[in-house]
Amino acid sequence: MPDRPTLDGLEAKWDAVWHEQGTYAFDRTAPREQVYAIDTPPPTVSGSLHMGSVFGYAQTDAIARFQRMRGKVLFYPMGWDDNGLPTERRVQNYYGVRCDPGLHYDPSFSPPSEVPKEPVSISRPNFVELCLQLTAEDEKAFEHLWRTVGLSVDWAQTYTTIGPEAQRASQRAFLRNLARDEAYAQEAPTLWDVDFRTAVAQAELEDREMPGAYHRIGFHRADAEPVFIETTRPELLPACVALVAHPDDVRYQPLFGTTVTTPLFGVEVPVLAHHLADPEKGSGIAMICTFGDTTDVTWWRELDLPVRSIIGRDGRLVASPPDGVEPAVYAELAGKTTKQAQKRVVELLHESGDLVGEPKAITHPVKFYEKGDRPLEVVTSRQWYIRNGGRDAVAREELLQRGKELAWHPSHMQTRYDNWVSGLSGDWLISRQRFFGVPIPLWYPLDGAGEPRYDEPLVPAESRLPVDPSNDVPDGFDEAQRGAPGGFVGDPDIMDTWATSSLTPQIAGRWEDDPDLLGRVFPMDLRPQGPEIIRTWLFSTVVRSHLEHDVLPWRATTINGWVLDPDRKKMAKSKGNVVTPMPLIEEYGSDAIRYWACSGRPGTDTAVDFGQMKVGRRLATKLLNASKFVLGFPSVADGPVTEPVDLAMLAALAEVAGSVTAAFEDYDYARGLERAEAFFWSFCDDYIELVKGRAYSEGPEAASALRALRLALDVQLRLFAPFLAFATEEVWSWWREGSVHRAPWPRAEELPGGGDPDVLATAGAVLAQVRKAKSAAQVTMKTPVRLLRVGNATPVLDRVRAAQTDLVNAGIVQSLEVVEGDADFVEVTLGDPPTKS
RNA sequence: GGGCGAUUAGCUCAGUUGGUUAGAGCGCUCGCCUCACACGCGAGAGGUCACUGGUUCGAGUCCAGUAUCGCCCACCA
Repeated sequence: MPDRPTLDGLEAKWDAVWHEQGTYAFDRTAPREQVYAIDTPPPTVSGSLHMGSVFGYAQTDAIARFQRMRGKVLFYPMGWDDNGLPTERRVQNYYGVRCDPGLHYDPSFSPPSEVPKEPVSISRPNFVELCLQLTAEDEKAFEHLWRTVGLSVDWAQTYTTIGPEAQRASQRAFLRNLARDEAYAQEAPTLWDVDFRTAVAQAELEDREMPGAYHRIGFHRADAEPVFIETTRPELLPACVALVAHPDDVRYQPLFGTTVTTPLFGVEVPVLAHHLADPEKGSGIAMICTFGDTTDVTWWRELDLPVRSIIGRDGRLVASPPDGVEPAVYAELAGKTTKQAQKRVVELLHESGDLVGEPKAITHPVKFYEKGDRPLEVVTSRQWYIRNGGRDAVAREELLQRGKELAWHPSHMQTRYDNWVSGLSGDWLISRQRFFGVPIPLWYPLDGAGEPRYDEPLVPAESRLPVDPSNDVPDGFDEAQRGAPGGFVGDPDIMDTWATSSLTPQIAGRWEDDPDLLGRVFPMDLRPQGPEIIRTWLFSTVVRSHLEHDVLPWRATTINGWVLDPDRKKMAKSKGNVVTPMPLIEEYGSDAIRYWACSGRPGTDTAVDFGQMKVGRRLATKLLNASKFVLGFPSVADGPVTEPVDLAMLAALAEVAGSVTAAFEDYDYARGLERAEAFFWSFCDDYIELVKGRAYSEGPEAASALRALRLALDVQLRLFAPFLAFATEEVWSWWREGSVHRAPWPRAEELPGGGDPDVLATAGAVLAQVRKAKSAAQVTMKTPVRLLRVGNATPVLDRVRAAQTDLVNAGIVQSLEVVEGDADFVEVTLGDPPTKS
């Protein structure tokens, strides 16, 4: 036991010990009912972790430590989500490179030492190598942070979503979806990011308010007045396939069934009725283009319209116009971006007189890819989908039912799930036209003309997985036949990162690679995660487990709150207010950071609060000092706790242990912490102060105090262990064998019963009056009390008598007088302060 | 437009089934080097519990409505 205990250095010290002794190692011989399995969120590996991650993971760790102490065998793995666009983007910026799938692998390539002005084009294998290299470095830093924070993860159970095991699981799941017709490919209009040049799923969309303008444009009727529409996207005029108004709109009813001609481009289009047309919006009649937005897609599908597609995958207008569009006018737009094209179309409309008045500026919500910089376009392409109830009422109902089976903490988070599932408008688009991810494990035979026969995909045996169709060859073919008529071609796409991370329970449990392990951990007990990924990670994991195993992937989920910056603003890299954890850990210590995180209520948004971290640090320091004090007394032989004040304190502690347990059972770590903490401070300020004098004395009364102090310390260290993982372990090591984190969770039955907690409460209240008198007189607490008179009813005075020795000691009371009766008072007469030496 | 959550001391937040003078920490003020801790200890000031109604013997707590803030969803011409 050190003379001056300190928190500094505890993180490195205990992390090393825990690692060496396998304190958190999973015991894979444990049967399922003894295991507590946590489907830990694999953090996205893209640079650095921020306080938001620390917040949620520290809360989960408290729950994990509680379950472990309760005797559960923890399956608590950690994954790194390193595949996907965030990594690609980071590699591009970090090294100054771009992937060009047309290039061949260059074994001698090494990234430029300085980021070049113009990005260097490299082959896909070279690009993937850089991705792997950079993520490996990041993952090392991530692990170091988590270990410093004290996550009781079993570091032998790590995985990465780009690793071969994850790829195998991901491809196997996909092939099984395909075999059961739960996965299918379709050529369809799809939301498309023109910068990343990839399709985007519904779950990854967000709206942003953007400036725009209504342009009032006249369409020509054969021999009558023009029809005016208003549009924010006049550049889509050549893609117009119809006009549409609401069926009940009397203004336009006469036009239904007639045709009009588009200005400038001279295409004859029908005027149609559809209930989605809003009479209040614009002029009440809209032009349908293929495709300006998802409403266009709905109209196009439901009204059975032709396609006049003008926007290419690069976001520019395609070279040649659709059939029937005036070629000379279109030629002015070909190759332009939508922005440039809009400018030119407006000029042309001005000249032709078809634009009425000036454009009216507005702001309106526009769909973006959440990681993208430019508005999404809709392009037609061949994509893979997994059925998620978005197009099937029965499947949707089943998935809603799964949501009901899951125990949500806090419970109101379930409505977010329900809203999302109920609002799905299409199946889950999983293919991406990118490079760093799990490939779609398929090839297609080529017919005599070299065209792929998409409806007869060549499927690898599961034993071959993982495969990369761009390098591997399907059974029965050889590499020379790649791309040749009569040969084969690989599917060029990869799966979206969620298509792999939706399988984290299967990946962590090693699924078919180790069915015995999976049987011991799946379905898991807990999925902790953030609120913003209910629609992505949580939902897609439920979908995969439902389809593959017909079961919920976990019993319960805890949804943590959002972390706000110190000014209660949402943290965002773009705002530059992101707080990184390492400097704070160095300043306050990991226990203080854990304290801050665990004082945030489940599901409640919480600000980064340095004050709260300071409080946590104070608590941890106090724990060290109080422990040092208790353990500084000689240990006494086992024996009974006899004194009423001691029994009172232990009875109160038993109650506290019960309520901390109840809180944890309800996943409310914050309430548990609050209860333990409140008790601890009164333990220090009242109980220790009261019994100090007796503890220093000799005889059975002293022994009772010493036993009670040690009992209380023992229990409290264990109550705090899930939160103050380092300080409690440090103190435990001063006097106990093994790790506090493997010690049994405290139970009320461990403590002697029969105590009356009110004895301590009453003694504390009287002592407070004594202190108040000394404070008011501005004298030191060492000042004696010449006379202490307490008036009250008999039961209260009985408690005072029970604590008499301790009260007299703690207050330095020379004479105590109790007055039975109705009067309720405490009267303190001070003596002379001691003279300073 | 629909849904969810929040609104309690200057600040950050508790307040578990409705029950006596509404709590904590930080900050502030005033004291105290009291033999574990000055990274400490003691004391104090500070709130018409967002607003309006209702239920009740009794409402911060339940119900209805209003306002403000945050988040999610929605077909964004």
